[in-house]
Amino acid sequence: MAQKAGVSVTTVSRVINNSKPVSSELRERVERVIKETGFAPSEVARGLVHRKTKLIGLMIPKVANTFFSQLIEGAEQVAKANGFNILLTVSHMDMEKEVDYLSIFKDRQLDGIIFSVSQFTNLHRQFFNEFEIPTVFLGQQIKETPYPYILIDNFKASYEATKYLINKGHEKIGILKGPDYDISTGYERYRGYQQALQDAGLAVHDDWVFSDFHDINNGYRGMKTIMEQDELPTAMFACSDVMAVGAINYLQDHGFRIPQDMSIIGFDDAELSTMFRPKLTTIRQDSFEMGAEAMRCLIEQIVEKKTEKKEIIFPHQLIERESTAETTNYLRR
Amino acid sequence: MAQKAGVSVTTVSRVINNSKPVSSELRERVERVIKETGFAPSEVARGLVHRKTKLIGLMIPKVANTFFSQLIEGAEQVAKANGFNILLTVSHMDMEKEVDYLSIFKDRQLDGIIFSVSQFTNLHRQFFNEFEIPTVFLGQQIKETPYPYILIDNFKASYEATKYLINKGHEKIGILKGPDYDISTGYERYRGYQQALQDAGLAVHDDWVFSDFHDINNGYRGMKTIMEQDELPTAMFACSDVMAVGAINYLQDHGFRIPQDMSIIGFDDAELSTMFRPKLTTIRQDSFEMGAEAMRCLIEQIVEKKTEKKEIIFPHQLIERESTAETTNYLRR
DNA sequence: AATCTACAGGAAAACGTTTTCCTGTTCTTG
DNA sequence: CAAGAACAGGAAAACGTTTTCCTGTAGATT
Repeated sequence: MAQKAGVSVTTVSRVINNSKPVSSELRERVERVIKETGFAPSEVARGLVHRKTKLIGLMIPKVANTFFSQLIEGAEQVAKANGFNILLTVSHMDMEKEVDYLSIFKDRQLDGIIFSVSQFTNLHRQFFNEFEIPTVFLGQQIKETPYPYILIDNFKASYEATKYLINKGHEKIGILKGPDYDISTGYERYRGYQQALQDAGLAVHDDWVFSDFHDINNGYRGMKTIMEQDELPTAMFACSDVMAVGAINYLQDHGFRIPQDMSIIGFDDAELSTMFRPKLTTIRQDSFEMGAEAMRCLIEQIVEKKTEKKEIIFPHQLIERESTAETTNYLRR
Repeated sequence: MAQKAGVSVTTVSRVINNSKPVSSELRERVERVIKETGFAPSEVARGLVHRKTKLIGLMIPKVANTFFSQLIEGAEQVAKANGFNILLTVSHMDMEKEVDYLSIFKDRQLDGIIFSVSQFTNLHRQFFNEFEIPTVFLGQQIKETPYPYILIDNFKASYEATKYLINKGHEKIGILKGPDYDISTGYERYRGYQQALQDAGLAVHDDWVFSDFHDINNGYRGMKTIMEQDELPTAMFACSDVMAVGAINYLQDHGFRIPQDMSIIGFDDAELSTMFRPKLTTIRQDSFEMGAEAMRCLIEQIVEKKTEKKEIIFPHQLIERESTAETTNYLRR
């Protein structure tokens, strides 16, 4: 390249980066050769000298899930706009894989990490203790690192969801939640539910609590388990829309009408919430924007070269649609 | 690192890569220091000397879409198993963005590309003419490059879907299709539909043909447009499940029953096909496995260092569920 | 005992850039 | 007119590895 233009590599670098004035004659020679050969500098060589890769590691538990797939799109858009690209990894809730990927991120010298941790284990702790890399945590309140995290107030949102059902006259309210170690969609959402019941003077009925990964089949199974009890709830708080949909499927398959026979409120406002019938009453969180904001926050850390602990609490919103109604207290409840 | 162990960098490299025998004494010294410091060689420096990045560029039009999000998971899994990582980009069907990303892929010296092209333009052509990089095309029959492509037989699948409706007694069959320039989900699927009608001696009724991007709102809109005609179809072939769901939503919102008043067959077998009610009759394609296979095929190209033109035609499968029925010819049809 | 062979390990080149430092020319300025 | 300033451009170092090539020592072979 430099040879073809009859100049030094230095000069080539200068015209490409505009880092120092170059006479118009040489500049033109170089530019012509660039046009002709389609030359473009190697990003990896650049990366080596700058110790920057312009790559962001994005680690999430699953992509085939509206929440995460929209989040990815948000993150990608902001990354692209700032000259970054995304290295995507899927952890499938597997802690070992997570730590494994973390060290891949390190070896590849990624400029930053957006990380939806499933559970912050000692290995995670160790990694972040030994190694400094701009990070934003997603969906969980990770307090033990100097890095920001971004999430909605799951406790409050769940409190509101439950309260909403209570206000509709329901006193027997079950919950379909994530696994306990999943702080956000398991523990925190359960806490909100529990608190709302307690504040209303209602008891938590353990038979109406079902925990498992958020997927449609578990929603179905969970609802089945609960409907096989002697005493039945009149409303359910499903901690994700997929759970809600699975539950509704079970109920409809067994002759129950929603919301007349059972009120169900979901969580996420996934695309399917509106296309599903009945349309889901749900708690909306803007996953696209959360991905975008996480990326902004990360890039800020990277360019400013300093990280400050920030809690970014995103707003949520209860959206009333068709899957919930006033209690009618019928059946054998 | 080398200093701390009192050896040369050469030796460090040798123990890490086992590339040449090292005396047990030095080996131990080096290994100890590695343990202590958590040293790991820089992948970017390695990339520079090997001219390999172990990175695969994956470009798709959208991630918040079951087909693609599952495909990503399949691809990621195979990549991971072979020591590759994925650089993910989202093109949003924007040709300029696509070409832009292609040159980013080139500059970053990615080892290969998995590419779901929206439309193969001259700029695409130019890129692949000027630059050699192992590639696998997804979802479209790109014949003009030496690289493999992987897809289902959209013509045949659509023929079968339409034939299925015809066999149910339907003679008035509409279609909700992708845009024309989208060869697979627009053009090819339309061709299959048309051919099936023709072979059955039925005419294509232009008023029952609706084209637009595959999303739920367009399904709704498309169905609306068609239902506002004087003469109405008794069955619809929706070229994607999201279109089908949108269409059904429209119909149900206006008092039609599925499948009694209108049969609808979808395409994709997205997760929502079974959780939606009525459960969607649809054409199934295994997107996870297509992603996985695309990645296998790409990695093969990369390690064997030769590419041969291959057509990988994935099987599809008509799955009969609840959204289709024998024609009943009622209403004013 | 002298040469040859094996072999461990280091020095240096290479990968493709950016950046620092230096050189030589031209232009100012007193 | 000489000395300094301004400036364009190149040489070389640096980034962190791998790999090639060389060296020195110890053991084997005549």
